[in-house]
Amino acid sequence: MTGVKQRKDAISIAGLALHLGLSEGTISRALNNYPDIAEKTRKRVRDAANELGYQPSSTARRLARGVVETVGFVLPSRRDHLSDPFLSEILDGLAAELAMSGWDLLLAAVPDGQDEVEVMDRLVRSGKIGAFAVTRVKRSDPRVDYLRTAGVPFVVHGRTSKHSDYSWLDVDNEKAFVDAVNFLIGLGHKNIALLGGDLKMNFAWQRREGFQKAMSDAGLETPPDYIVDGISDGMGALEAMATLLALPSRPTAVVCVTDAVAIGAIHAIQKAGLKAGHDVSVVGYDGLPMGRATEPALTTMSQASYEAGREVARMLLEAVRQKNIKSLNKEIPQILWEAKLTLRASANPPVSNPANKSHREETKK
Amino acid sequence: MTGVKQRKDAISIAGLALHLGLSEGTISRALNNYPDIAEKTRKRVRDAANELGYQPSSTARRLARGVVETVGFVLPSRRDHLSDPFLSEILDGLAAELAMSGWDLLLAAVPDGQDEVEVMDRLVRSGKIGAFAVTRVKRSDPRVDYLRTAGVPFVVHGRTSKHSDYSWLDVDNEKAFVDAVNFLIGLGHKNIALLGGDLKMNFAWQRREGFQKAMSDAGLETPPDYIVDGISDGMGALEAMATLLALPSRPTAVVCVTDAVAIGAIHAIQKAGLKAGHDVSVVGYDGLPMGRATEPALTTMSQASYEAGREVARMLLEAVRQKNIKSLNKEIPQILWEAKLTLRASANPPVSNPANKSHREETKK
DNA sequence: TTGACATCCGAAAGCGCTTTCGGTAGCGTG
DNA sequence: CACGCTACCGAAAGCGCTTTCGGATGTCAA
Repeated sequence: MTGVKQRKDAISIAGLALHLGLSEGTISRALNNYPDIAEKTRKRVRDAANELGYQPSSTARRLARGVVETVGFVLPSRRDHLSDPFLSEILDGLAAELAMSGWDLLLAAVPDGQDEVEVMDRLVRSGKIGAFAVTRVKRSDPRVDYLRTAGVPFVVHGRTSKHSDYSWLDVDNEKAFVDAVNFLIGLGHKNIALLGGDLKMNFAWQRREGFQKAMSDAGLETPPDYIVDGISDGMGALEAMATLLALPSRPTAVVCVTDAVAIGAIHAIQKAGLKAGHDVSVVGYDGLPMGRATEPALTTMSQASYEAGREVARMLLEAVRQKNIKSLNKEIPQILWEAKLTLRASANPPVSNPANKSHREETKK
Repeated sequence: MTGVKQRKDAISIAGLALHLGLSEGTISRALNNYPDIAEKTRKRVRDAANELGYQPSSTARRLARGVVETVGFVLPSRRDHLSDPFLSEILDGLAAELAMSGWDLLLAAVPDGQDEVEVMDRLVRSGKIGAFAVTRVKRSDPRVDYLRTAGVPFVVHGRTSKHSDYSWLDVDNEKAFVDAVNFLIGLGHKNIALLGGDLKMNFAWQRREGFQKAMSDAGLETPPDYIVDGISDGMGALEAMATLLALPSRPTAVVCVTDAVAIGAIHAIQKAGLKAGHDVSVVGYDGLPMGRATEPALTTMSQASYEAGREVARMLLEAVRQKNIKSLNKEIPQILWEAKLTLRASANPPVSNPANKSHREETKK
């Protein structure tokens, strides 16, 4: 529990004051650009600070100001272990954008026997964080419920099923899957299946909705067998796809909730002695780098995780600003991005269909 | 730059003191288990603290104690973007173990135009962190050079080429690849190639060393063409493997620096009309979940990233303790773990070889 | 009963900053 | 020359906690 003593050689504001023959207050105001400091002393102070490598103690500053410039991020509990391939990218984006405003990113894990909300509450009450970023939300998510009443600014990457009164950034998953299905329909497919994810996760739900909407809008029938939910990794995809292929009338195309699932599907197809992109077309979602290296290369929808992280950070900082101003015009930014469809070799017209144009890699919309 | 005001309703130690009719000092000592507090008042204080949800301000505590119970982690710069599939697992392990001792994990990104060392130095000087964890080290790594002179406790996951005087946890990459090659040799392979990684990264170097050692120990020739370095993703693997397959005498087996590379290789083999695990055996490294879902399933070496994160955290806390005690017996823990070889379908005896036993999934050593 | 000791708690001085308030010097104006 | 102003800086009071020091009790033996 005992930490590390601050470095002895680190110069404090008192040292600087002594060195310059000024008072600590003056130093502080000079460095913080108060208007009542003469320009030349301000410069003098700044130069000395640079030269001596003075860096104000963020702890003391926090205490004096009563503010915390730190956003908290609670890692998804290991129990529901759907490894997010983009978690580190999002974190990277978050940290990068926050750093530009002098903010920090605090990462917390959930110890066994506790839940996310307990962890978040402790972080808030101990004053360690002043805002939260949340990702991978469920349709109904206790973290969001907590935050909505906690009085801490927060922004959600993704959104819950009810989502009118808080700030979020999400990708239009429904539209993405409408687009994906329509793309396949445009190629001539009619028998399209879905390898869907855990329906507690809202993104999986939304994608499924998109799938069904596009199918019914096109007047296409979807046998129940064609919709498989709850697939979270390549392994599950392998089995589910094998089942699909064993169906009396097997689908000519399958859209997958993630690239990991799609890659599993591709391997299942090959294992069955068929050819992905020929006998069965495959479309994924994520834009995983590995999707470019599969055989056939994976047609997929992609979202920019790093950029999303940055945007969430910006929204967070704005939310904090709003809160401090206590402005009455409650702005609740909610941003919806669109996923881009990346065409590669894994999706082509069905073999029975004569319109057999080949598709090279290109990015549409 | 302005942060979030601490919650108004959060009770402070002064409030608790008032509530209990005790002095702040007594409260503090009671909560921190000083021996000079009567057991029954200690209990009284504790109960009241729980009831009122008192949580000491970590900022004030830090300032008073002059310590920071926070370890810093600087995300690898986005420029050399070798996405580490295990980064989030390591962070998870770090955060989880640190939390058990009341420590925090601070994540920092490297803004454009700055380097890692600058970021680290600022974190140290501003007193935001009291220790560092570092991963993905290069053979010669400026971060380690900096830390060795900075006086901040740190632990490295991995190690540099010279590594006698600091604390690290690494996997025996060399032995892992010796094992992998020997395994293939045991199957009857003689023409074994290496798809290696960026040699600036020490793990890639070590694995290459292991490959060469095992080959030469077995008296096997390795034509220069058989060793390809600098492959960092599936895409690079795809091309490199294609080149290998086009060789006049193509290898019967290939070991890959990572699973991502191995999966790329599998696809290249299939693309060439050959059968991975039959015409060419493939061995990877990482134990990626997806390796179980490929066709054929990937034989690979695995390491436990989450556990590594926890162990690094433990070492870190121990290093801090050592430093505070100023003990003279300089303990520098250096831990070497072994990777486990997971046998799956992608590695089998060469086709020419009569000893053609099939290999089901199982874990050896 | 008195002194010597523990036992337990309050007082107060910080930790390194910020920020308000007031005071001094310098300036221009009448 | 006195007045009022502005421009600039120092003094000092915190922020919420920790920790040392000493003082007030109570206890026990002599």
